[in-house]
Amino acid sequence: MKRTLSAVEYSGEEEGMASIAKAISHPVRIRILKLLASQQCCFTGELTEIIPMAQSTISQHLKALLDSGLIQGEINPPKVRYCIHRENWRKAYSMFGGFFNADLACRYDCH
Amino acid sequence: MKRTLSAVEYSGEEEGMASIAKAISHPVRIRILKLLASQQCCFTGELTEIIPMAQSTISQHLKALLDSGLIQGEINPPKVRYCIHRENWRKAYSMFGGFFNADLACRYDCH
DNA sequence: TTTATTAATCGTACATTTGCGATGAACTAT
DNA sequence: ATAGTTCATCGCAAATGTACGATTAATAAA
Repeated sequence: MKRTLSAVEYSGEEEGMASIAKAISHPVRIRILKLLASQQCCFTGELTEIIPMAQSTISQHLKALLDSGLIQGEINPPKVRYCIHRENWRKAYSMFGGFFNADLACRYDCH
Repeated sequence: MKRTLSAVEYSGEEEGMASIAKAISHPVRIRILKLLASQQCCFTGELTEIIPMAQSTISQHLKALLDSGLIQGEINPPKVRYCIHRENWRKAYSMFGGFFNADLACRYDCH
């Protein structure tokens, strides 16, 4: 890719929102988050039983969610227990809430 | 890609959330939405003046946002006026609000 | 020590995204 | 008709994402 020469500078909020959005931009990651949030399961193994995908693929998606900060993992040998990262979850909640705040959007009508 | 043989089936909500999330998973699209939402501009030309990117690239991002349903365009020859799609914006608001609802997340603590 | 279990990581193949310049389409104005 | 304006689309190149099976690492159990 011919990467921008004049490098657009983004704000922390823009980068942060985009990063979280990217993490939840795949339906299987939405499902994983919903499963974790509803406490239907926690160990990787339980996820691989429920979701018909290769173990390595699930693991890859878990890594993406970990990197986003939306979940956290606790090593519990030889298993790993995952769950929602509550603080970051709340942050995401208020970030998206603020962004999509209805009052902000289209104060005036273009049409 | 060796596409899933056992094809995971996703719910409409999972697909919908992922689709909107994908649309806002790039910082420049966040910026465009914020500009449109705050009514600082509306025509493509105004965006290309503010954002240091090729006109074709901006147009591409606008298309992605259009496809997501988050914005709408009104042809106003030879210009095109874009703005937030209010109804879908509200839908996204409640969808993300419901998803990130703090009460839902981690009712019990894993740790 | 050996074996079993669990999950991460590696390597590969292919799809999709992102950026650009160039070109094209639609409409205005002269 | 001709030229100008505005924006979409095409074609390309490179990066990133997604899925799989195979392998490795860490620990528990025998």
